Amino acid sequence: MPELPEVETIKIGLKRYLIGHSIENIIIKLPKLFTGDSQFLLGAKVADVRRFGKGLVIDFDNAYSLAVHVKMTGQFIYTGKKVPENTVISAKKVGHVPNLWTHIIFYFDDNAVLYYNDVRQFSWLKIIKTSELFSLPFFKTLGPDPLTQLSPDQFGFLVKRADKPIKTLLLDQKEIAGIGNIYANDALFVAGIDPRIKGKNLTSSEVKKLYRALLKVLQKGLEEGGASEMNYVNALGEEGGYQHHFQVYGRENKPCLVCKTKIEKIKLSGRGTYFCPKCQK
DNA sequence: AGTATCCTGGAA
DNA sequence: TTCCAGGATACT
Repeated sequence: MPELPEVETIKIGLKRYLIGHSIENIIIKLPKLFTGDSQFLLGAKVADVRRFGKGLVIDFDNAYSLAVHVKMTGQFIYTGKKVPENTVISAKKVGHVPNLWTHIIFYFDDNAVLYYNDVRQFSWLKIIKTSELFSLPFFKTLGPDPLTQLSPDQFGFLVKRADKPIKTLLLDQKEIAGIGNIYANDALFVAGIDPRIKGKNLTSSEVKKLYRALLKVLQKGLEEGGASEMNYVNALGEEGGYQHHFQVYGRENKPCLVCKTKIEKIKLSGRGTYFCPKCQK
């Protein structure tokens, strides 16, 4: 599911294809995903695409923005060719467009089409004045971005004050932005830390290890173009490769890549949590 | 700090 | 046929 590396990959793709092009029409098939008046975007030219944690923002040249959170199964799929509107929607394969889960369609001035799909319908898209972006609850409360805004010292401060399991802290978007279940599990494995240990009980050297591990797995994820777990694809509908590099995520009862011990799965604050009982103390 | 909730496909 | 997965939020 899209976490920081996946959303960054989507952002890079959208930026590459959309900047400088204006929207000619928008079709909203599932209004509950969409907030605000889409009229504000008609004729507006894409000026920038930004990412804040797992949030995406498409800025237009008329001072409006489209803020998006794809949650688990939202997809932007760009195609340079205009597909006839009466195209029969039969293929159920996610990643092909349009399909059963295409809920919003953006038509651009260069005949490009941007499809928005979402199987589970948890995602949201909101039109807002660019200047008011940070009045949206999600953006307003978002913590620092680990790749660009989080120093080792700041990370240490957050961890040391946390009276909750370290994994729960990593997943809290208000503390640190962009980490989800895949990278939280893998980072803790790489750092050799038990996900259940409270942040405040970690030693300074463990905190440093975890900081390095976190950046390492996020960067690896980014290099691989994300992890195509669930139905993640990039802005061209292509899969990423990090799913082939999972350390512990989804590997219950499989041998630890370091010591061969069976990977265990437990539930921690409601989320599946994978770890090696021998390597992670 | 933990849990129900939104939703649907896929696994058990 | 039932259960589970998950991100963020609204609850408790």
